[in-house]
Amino acid sequence: MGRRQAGRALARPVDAGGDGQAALRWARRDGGQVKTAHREAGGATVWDVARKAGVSAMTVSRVINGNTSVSVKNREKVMRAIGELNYEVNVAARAARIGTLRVGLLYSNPSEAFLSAFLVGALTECGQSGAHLILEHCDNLKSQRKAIDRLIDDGADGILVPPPLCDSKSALKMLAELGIPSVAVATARPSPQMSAVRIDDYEGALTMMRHLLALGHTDIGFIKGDPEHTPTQLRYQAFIDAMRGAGLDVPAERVAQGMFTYRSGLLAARELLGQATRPTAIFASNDDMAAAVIAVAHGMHLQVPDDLTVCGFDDTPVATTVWPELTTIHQPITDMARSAVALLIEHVRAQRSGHAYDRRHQLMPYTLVVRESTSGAE
Amino acid sequence: MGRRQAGRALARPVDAGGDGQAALRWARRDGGQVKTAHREAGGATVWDVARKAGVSAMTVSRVINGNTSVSVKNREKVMRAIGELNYEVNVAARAARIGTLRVGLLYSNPSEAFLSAFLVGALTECGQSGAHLILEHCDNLKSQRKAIDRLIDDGADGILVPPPLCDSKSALKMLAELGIPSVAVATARPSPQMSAVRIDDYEGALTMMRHLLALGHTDIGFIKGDPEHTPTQLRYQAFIDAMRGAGLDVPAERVAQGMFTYRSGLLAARELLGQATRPTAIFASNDDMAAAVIAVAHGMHLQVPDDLTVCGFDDTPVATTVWPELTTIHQPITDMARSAVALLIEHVRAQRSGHAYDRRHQLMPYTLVVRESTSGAE
DNA sequence: CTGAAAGCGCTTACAG
DNA sequence: CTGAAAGCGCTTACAG
Repeated sequence: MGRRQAGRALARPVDAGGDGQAALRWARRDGGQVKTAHREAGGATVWDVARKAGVSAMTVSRVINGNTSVSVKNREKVMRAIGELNYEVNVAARAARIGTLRVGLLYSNPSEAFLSAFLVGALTECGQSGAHLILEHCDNLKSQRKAIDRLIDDGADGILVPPPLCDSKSALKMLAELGIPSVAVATARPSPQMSAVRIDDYEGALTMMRHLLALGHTDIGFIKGDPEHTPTQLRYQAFIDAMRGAGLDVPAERVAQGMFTYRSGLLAARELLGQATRPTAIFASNDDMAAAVIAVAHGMHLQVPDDLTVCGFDDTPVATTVWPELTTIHQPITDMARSAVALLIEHVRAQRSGHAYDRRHQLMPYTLVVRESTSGAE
Repeated sequence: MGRRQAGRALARPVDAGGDGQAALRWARRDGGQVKTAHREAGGATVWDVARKAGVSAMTVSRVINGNTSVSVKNREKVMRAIGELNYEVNVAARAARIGTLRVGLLYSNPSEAFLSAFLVGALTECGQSGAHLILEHCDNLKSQRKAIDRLIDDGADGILVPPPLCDSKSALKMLAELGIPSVAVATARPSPQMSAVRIDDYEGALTMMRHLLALGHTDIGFIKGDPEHTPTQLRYQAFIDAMRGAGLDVPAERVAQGMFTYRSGLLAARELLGQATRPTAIFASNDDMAAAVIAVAHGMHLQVPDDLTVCGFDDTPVATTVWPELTTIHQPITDMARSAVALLIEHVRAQRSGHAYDRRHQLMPYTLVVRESTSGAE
């Protein structure tokens, strides 16, 4: 859906469809005088819509903004006119009137891959709402406070909190005390105080387990993640529940503690594969650790997946960098960021117009991505 | 420098300094009536500045926009008033008048690390100019055309071209034919047809060579990059020139061809280290390949840097992920993106006001980052 | 070189 | 439920 608004590149060909309207508008406003500088700005305005619908610009504005006090009849007339004229609200003009909406992003140390996927999504959504995205980095507890202050000082109307900050008690507490609208992204246990967008880590891990069980594996090892991160426990619980559900035992030596890092995955893999009998599959709770499992397996001259099935979680770039590529659970980070921005804007708008706003906890769909690192137990 | 404009979070404390001005303004405009909704918007306007400077708002506008036809005396008065009132232009209002500036980013497959650093920089600069960043991805030749069309259809006024697209003849040709302002980022051989922001790859590689030579290395191996990428030749040439400059020979077996990927680095390293006599240092033309060199060295039970010095180029996240961490040349991607956006906006503004615009090729400073992977030749 | 006026496209009180 | 008017803060012709 292309935007048709003022201020486009001058080199653009004239939009013949909209041009008639634009000329009409100028004629009406300027008594026939045509301003060349704006001849190409073919977008319809609220006035055009109002004229076509036979109502006032105010009513059009009310419809656009979802204001309820418009008669059904008029609302329909306006909607029809909007469709016919291909009207799109000019976000710049709106911003000039009500102030630019600023979405703050408070980030600490997510992976570069997470950050870029997140930024792409957040940016897309901000662009459509005419909101600005402002960034602030912090790396330790002390700088959290400063970063939040800077964000607010720079005019942030709401704040996005991606991992690992979304699991930081201190950061969440500060935001709650300030009372600024915030949305946590990809936390497994969202605080009731703020909105959140996440996948169901438990169901995701369960889906992966069903895949492994369906392949015929009965002796499966598991590498846990950093206990400080909220998805850790849920992914582990799903592993345990799936095994029990299949009537399978989970001996203690089949579970190793990791920290979500490659290095910790190395140690955990050596532990799991150093046993007298080896599992036929290892489920690492994230991709970095799964990649480490493959490295250790290769070091022991085990073929993946022939001698050992390996799978991860998250579907980060490392999943397709290593060989063989990892079977994993895809988290739709870009979509999650978009949703988070949408939720945040909703909240800010509600707050501005004095309405109460109920925090929302939104679940996004994950996907099982089957690649080369898993195969049937022989 | 905090922004003080309308539309900030309502929960913010009132800016006492600016508030007096704001009240004054409202009083003047509304005959004493104070609009609560905007009481907190403490920013000074062109009118405030004009009043303080004893000129018209037009003159203030002229000064802000760098218009030359303002007397030196008035310009100074205005500048002083701007300083005293802490005036900052309201980008939303400007956008409402002249149209929102849209900066398009056409990207194909940069690394996630590059993309996130780039986005952070581009976003920062766009935010300060009130410009919007719009993204479009393409992965093959055919989709390039489509992606560019979509960008233009979405109202992009100019286009940012990061690697590897900045080295794609077809993409550059399309952009040139369309005549849309564009800026290439991190290409080593910028086209005279468009502006570019880059580091000096030749000088950067030379700096790394001086570091190796200063450490006492005389037998140095080199891994070349993908011949399709423009920095490849320059980095290699610097290696050759530095060796010759130091009076050292470069036997053919000391140079291996890589493709900038980890996997190609693996092969190249095996080649270089499989010789009867080994070099004491290996300079890989990027970090991914340098990381592979370390892996191969470890596989051969060589200690890095004790038995082999290794260094890379670019300072991407892998440089600090591997162990030992890599000595490398840091490319300031975030700053480069900021500069690129600034250049693009300059170009678009010039074009809009009908001025000619000379393409600019901007050089950014690189940095030699010495970490653990290099040490003196024994 | 300088300014008064009109306008960008939208929304906010206000009055009906 | 609806509209006329004023205004967001800035810039663009136009006239001097």
